[in-house]
Amino acid sequence: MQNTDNKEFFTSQGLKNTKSRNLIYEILEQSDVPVTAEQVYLKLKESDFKINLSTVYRILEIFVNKGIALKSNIADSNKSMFELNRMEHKHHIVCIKCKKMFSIEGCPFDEIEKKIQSKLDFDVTGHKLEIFGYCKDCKLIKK
Amino acid sequence: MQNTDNKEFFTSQGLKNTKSRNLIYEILEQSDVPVTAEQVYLKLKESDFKINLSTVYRILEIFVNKGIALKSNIADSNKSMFELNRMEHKHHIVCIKCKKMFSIEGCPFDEIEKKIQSKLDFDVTGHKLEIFGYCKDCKLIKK
DNA sequence: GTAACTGCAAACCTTTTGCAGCTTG
DNA sequence: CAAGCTGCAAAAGGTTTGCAGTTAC
Repeated sequence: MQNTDNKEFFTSQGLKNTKSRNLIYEILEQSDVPVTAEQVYLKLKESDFKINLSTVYRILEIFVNKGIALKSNIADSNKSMFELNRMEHKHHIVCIKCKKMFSIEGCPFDEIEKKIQSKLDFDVTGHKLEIFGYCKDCKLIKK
Repeated sequence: MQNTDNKEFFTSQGLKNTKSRNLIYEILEQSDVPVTAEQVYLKLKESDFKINLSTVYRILEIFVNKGIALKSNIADSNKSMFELNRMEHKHHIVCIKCKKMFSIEGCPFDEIEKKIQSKLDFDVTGHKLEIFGYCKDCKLIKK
């Protein structure tokens, strides 16, 4: 089985070009909010691609180690979430009640990072911002 | 066994004033970075206070529900971290390598929140900012 | 052909839960 | 005394791992 979609991309990272990786990469690419390993797994299953959950975890882990994806634990569940490490640099806003996430544009942090860099003698490589509250639908029925 | 340290505080929240709660509250109070349930548990053990890990979890959960503490998953481990919900509103900076956390002063977000509030019709109740990179000690030996 | 990848099942680790006994107000 | 806490042990998630078989290069 072969899929050449991202062949160069994967091999340039020292990774074999497998269908699983291509599909998982695509799923991350198509989502503009972070997803759990299980969500990825279910999406693959829906599209009738047979895969094991532990393979999903392994691929996501590789993506994270290679810097292709980012891992986080937004929303304070006990699940990890994964998203593509996009250059455009997105942040998210999470509804406390329904846990839906929305992406927000813009990031006012670049200059603040520089300040911290010099002040703390800390080599800043990135940041993560999560804003939370109640979304349009949930704000009426908070409890 | 009794300890009146925070008696009024607890009873005003509808909570019984127990030694465990007082001690856990103190531990959170004395730490300026988030801690795991296990760290709290070990600290109590060190000081020869016998307690069960599940009790620690239960107390921390109550604190979170009452708004006394905040739960997060900074540093992308699979462990939850807890910190006091201080009014001063602190953020943290985490070293990717040694995972040490430092607290940083100030938060430039209040006005940005307002913008989002009106733009997305989202009722913002708070935010969490994590900045990461390499600390002074680790920046020399990154890998 | 070989190194890398995957499936499966079991192990692991963190967190939660049921229940019985104990404490606080 | 009653309601609320706690300890203990067991269960319940989520994630990782060992191993054997398969695939990409």
